[in-house]
Amino acid sequence: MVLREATRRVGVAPSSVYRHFADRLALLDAVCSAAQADLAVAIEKEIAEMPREKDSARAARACLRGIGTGYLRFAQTEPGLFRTAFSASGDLRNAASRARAGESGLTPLQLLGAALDELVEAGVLPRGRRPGAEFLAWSAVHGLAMLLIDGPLRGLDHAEAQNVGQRLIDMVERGL
Amino acid sequence: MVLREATRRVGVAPSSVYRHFADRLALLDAVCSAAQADLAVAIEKEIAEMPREKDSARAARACLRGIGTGYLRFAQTEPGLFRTAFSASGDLRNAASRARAGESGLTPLQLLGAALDELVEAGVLPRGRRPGAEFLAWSAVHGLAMLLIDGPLRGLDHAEAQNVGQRLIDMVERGL
DNA sequence: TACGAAATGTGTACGGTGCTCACAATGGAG
DNA sequence: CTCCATTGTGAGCACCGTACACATTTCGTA
Repeated sequence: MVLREATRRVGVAPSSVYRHFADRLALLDAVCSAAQADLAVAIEKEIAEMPREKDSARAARACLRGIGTGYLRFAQTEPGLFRTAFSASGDLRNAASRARAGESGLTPLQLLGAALDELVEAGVLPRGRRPGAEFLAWSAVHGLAMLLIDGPLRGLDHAEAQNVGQRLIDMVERGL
Repeated sequence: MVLREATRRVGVAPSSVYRHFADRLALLDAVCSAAQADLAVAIEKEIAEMPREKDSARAARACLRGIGTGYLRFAQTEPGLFRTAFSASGDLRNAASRARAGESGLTPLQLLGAALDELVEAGVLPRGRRPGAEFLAWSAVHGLAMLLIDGPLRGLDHAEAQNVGQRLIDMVERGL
């Protein structure tokens, strides 16, 4: 559904693809990795641009929020890449692949995990609730992203979307 | 991508479709409506089978949980229908269509809205937080459903998925 | 009951897709 | 220079969604 179109844009014969990828899906998987890497650096940038907090608890919280807003911002700025990033993503195994990582060497999911660890360290998140918490936070933000770009919430302007996003992150922060 | 396959299963010529639907997308949209209706009745059933609570606050809370678990159960029991239900869903306008409703005449989103209203009525959810709350709760559950059936969480067995689901709902309940 | 129109189904054809395969062209190691 | 691995090519296959002219069925009305 994209292969021939892609080759056309690059100005190359459709069959050339098969010298580099086994499948249409293998090609798509490569794009998916690249997209996740892009997402990772977008998140890293979001965190880097945040005002530094002195209190470690505040800092950890802010970091988590940064990941969430970065995730949502990326989904809205680059809906195509975002869709692709999770369209054909494999299981959790290759979710740790270096090809899916940002400049820090961490994938988006690993960045989230690190933030949650900080939260535990700072005593904000009870240690007992830590295992699997990444999936809870991720679910919430990922779900909103989906609803915003494809689902029934598409068409919300940037400000409204930002607002819902912040409220969602509030909910996660309170509920984790 | 499905049209010819569908006609084959029904035992009918591919072109017949165009007597009833304008497009491949129009057909898909009809299936989408049917799938959402199925989801609505699945949720209704989940709620109906719950033990009745006397305390209105407890009842409202239980109702919300029922919607969440019903949603997740449906996604796992009928992943194909679930995917379809939100694959080509239009905007919020036709999300209220009768064709997408269950036996109660309410669509999944409307059921969720009603549950949140009860929560406000029972004094559990502050009135100020009510507007837009359906999208927060929905995001969380929808995101997990996606991760479970297509995303990196696919392959979790039913028990593990159930566990993550309940924890997610805990989070929503606390965080709303 | 008979007729004519609307509804429904069909076969063929067109351009698009992913993919295979035999066949160049290229370019670096020996 | 000569191999040989790498990369690109074009024709062709089976499939897809769609259009259109043509049969068949259904059914309200005269």
